[in-house]
Amino acid sequence: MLDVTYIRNHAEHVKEGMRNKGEENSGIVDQLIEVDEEWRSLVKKTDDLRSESNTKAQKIGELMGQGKKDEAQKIIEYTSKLKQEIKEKEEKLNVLKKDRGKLLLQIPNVPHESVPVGSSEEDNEVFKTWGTPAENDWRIPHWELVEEQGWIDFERGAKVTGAGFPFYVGPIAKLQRALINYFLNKAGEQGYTELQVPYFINEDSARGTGQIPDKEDMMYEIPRDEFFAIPTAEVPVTNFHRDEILQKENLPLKYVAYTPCWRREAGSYGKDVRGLNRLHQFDKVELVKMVHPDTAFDELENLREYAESLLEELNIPYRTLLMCTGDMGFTQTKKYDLEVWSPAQQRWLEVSSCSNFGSFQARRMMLRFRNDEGDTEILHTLNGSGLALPRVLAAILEIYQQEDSSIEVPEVLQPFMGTETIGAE
RNA sequence: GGAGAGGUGGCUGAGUGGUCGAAAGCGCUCCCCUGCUAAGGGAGUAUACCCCCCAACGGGGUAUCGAGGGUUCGAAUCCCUCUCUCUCCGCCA
Repeated sequence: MLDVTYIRNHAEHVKEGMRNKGEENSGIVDQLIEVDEEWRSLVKKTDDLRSESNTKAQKIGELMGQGKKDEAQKIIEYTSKLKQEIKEKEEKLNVLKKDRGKLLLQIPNVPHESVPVGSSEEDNEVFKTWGTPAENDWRIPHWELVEEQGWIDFERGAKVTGAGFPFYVGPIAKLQRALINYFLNKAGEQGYTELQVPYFINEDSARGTGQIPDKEDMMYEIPRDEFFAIPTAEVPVTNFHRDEILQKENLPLKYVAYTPCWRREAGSYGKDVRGLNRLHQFDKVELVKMVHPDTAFDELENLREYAESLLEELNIPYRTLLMCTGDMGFTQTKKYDLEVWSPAQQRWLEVSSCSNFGSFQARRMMLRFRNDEGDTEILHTLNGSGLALPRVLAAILEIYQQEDSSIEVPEVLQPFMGTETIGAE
């Protein structure tokens, strides 16, 4: 969420940001300011009354101690009335506070000035293209290949759990493990601390990173224990330091975690979600940074370059998009997407998303650091996939496909695989 | 799942209804003295929010002793609910 004081002082800017993100109802900014004002004035009144009541209660204590019961009794009568008044004010205060909080959670992060204004994916800017996207020649789509070779079993996955929960079999299971190891090792070399994290999170954590109240439909719920299955490692990792005050010397904090991710993907169907294009459970290596506010945008470029380097080492053609205001999401202030080329589908597939959230997530989480003045200050958070597995796998299955339906193992993965090809007879 | 014990500031640890946001010690910061090592003295040292000008400095106030609610003029202290930790039993990779 944004800082209320900031919203108060930059109302027009916040509203413009909302409109640019495609949020029509920017009137909630005015609503918020109104409710906030009312709340603040009532806080003042209530605190004053409490102050008076506290002073009087102390006085009563003194009088009681001196045995002046009659005098004390008089004050007690007065403070009893005060108490009633305070209670009324407190009830009103609670309502206002709740309203204020609700409104605050509905206001999205403001896009950075460097972000192109636009309403849909068509307005995203191609920031960079690397490699040459291959023609659709003799290659067959990855889903046909894996079925032919028995490498991924979608049907048995559907039997055991449901659509979008595939089994990976034999060499492809191993290839995924190789990718995970490769990604984790690379991140480790870059100074990211590896974490193994809980796969279920509670409601506070979901709110901290912004899955609630905006996107709860994306998550699987475990109602009996009031958990959500993580839609991305971003949630547990970013919440790792929730409600903490970090030392400035320790910034930036950089974490990497491999986890499965679960997403309901309600409403998705059709040819675009065939094969590995979209799954309910998939593997991902996620990078999270907690940084000093001054360095956040540099850290974003750095994060993007790192994710790009992974694809370059895998020798997979990709392009980087700078997401426009309308396509970037509620919590981000700036976001890049990395997309790999699927030759058989002749389309781009998103494999990474690198975002700067500014203080938006950190404020919800009360994630702070102590600055040079010794004051607490909200720090900034970023995250990026490094990388999401299934679509990278899909790209490998198509790009590294040989005419005999075998797969050449990308060079950087060979040490993990112990072989140069998969499926060759 | 059952039984019991317990959650106090950066840490240790006092405090069982009144001047307690909280003793003391440790740690940390600054100052003074001393001046090899060591030691001594003083001051400061939680977080959030509100107000004083939506700035800085400074000042004032409120809330917070695991969380929420209740009793009371007054709660760290009493009552209820929840939560977490520890011990024992049960179950189990």
